[in-house]
Amino acid sequence: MKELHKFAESEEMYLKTIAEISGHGNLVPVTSIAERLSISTVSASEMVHRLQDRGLLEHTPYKGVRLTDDGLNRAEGILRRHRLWECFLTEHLGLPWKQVHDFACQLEHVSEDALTDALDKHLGSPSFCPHGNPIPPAQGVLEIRETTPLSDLDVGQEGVVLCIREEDGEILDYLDARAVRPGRRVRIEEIAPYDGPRSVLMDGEKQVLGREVAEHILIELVHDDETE
Amino acid sequence: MKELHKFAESEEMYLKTIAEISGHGNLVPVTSIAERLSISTVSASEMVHRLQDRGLLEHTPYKGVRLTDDGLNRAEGILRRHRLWECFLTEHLGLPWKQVHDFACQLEHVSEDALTDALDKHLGSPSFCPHGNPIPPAQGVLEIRETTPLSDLDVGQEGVVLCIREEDGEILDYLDARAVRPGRRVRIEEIAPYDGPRSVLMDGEKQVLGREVAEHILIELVHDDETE
DNA sequence: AGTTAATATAAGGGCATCCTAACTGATGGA
DNA sequence: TCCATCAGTTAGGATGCCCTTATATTAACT
Repeated sequence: MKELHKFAESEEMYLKTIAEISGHGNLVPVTSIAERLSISTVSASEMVHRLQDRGLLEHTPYKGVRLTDDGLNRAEGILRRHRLWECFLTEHLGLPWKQVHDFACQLEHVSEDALTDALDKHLGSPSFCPHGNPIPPAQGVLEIRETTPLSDLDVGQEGVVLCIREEDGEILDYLDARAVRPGRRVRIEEIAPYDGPRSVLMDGEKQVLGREVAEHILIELVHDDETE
Repeated sequence: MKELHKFAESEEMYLKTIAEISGHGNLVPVTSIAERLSISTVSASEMVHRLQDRGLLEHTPYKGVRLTDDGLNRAEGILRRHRLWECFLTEHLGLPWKQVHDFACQLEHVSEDALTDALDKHLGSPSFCPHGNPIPPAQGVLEIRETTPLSDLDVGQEGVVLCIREEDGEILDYLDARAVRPGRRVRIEEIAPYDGPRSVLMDGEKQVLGREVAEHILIELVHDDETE
């Protein structure tokens, strides 16, 4: 009931997007920001300047963009809220993955600290969202896990699904329906020619996953001691 | 993660505000909308025209504004979401009234039907928000209760608190601290001169409430058969 | 080294929402 | 009945975020 304005919304989308694209500290080309947000490069460029003026990122022309500490903080705050809401929507409201992600995308811009913290407590301070992504702590740094895209595994290699990269609601819907979840054990059975679809064994169940999809499934490699 | 735009936010604030000011079907002067939203009358006037063009309300110059059926529907949807979130924030997150109200004011703009309905189910389809205001059903009409502001009661009259008018976070904070809640029984003990502060007995406990505050406490009169 | 492709900037707009200042028209009480 | 006051409109701007088109600059490959 207070201010009608919404400074933050757009800004937050940029910060979040940049944080998501840049794995950790990588330079993010302005073009890829524009692409992910479905806006023109001109607009993205403009906004990058604005964000730079506000000290949230640094832009190296022709190279890309990197979040400052401030910007990274903000971005992690957004990811934290997003993922906490995802936990809530999944566990308590029982919504399907796609809706969970879409709704969380809106809720993430709304939550002040007091709300976020109360939600966190209510959920029992979870460490991971339903898609397996780590939830940044209220303060402190997000620790980094070593992950490999499923698409990088060779025939015979095995691993455990750690998380799904969740930039895109469509893919979540698809994987939700196929019961691809964090914690499941996968083994590549076959890769079709031309880097094509993977036949995988997931907890004993056979599945076929296209390469594009496989890129979004992040794996912790399991050393297959007998074979190696 | 989809569209960056926010058509609805501002529009929704107007609709909600109009619905709140107009008890039921009363004409709402444009000035009072402007006042409540802390914007200039020019801006409010402008927006009223826009909303009229979209068929959400009708403006009678020099008289005021009335929501159309469409507009009322939209407004009730917003109130529904607001009050459902209030239930959640109170019962599950245990937040104090003021925060509950403020956060709900933001969350109300974010909830699509699927989310609202899931939330409703999760909460057990409550009929009233924590402040005692009725929650409009998903479809159908909100039934009207007969209420009297506490400020209208005379010395000796008794009633039960039905709800708190919740336009303003400050008042909620104040009443929260004084344990003024729906369901409590009140009796006016004394009214200070010049329509001043009321001394009331609330479930046996003595309280003093200013007239302004008393106007926001809505009462169901109890016929005191012995005295009357 | 030179051309091409990627990237950045400039120029000119659009839309929604807000503002102030100045003006006009309606209402209602003395 | 008339005038003060309240309500509404017009004009002229501002901001944030988006657009297209055109041009400049840099990077990268042959």
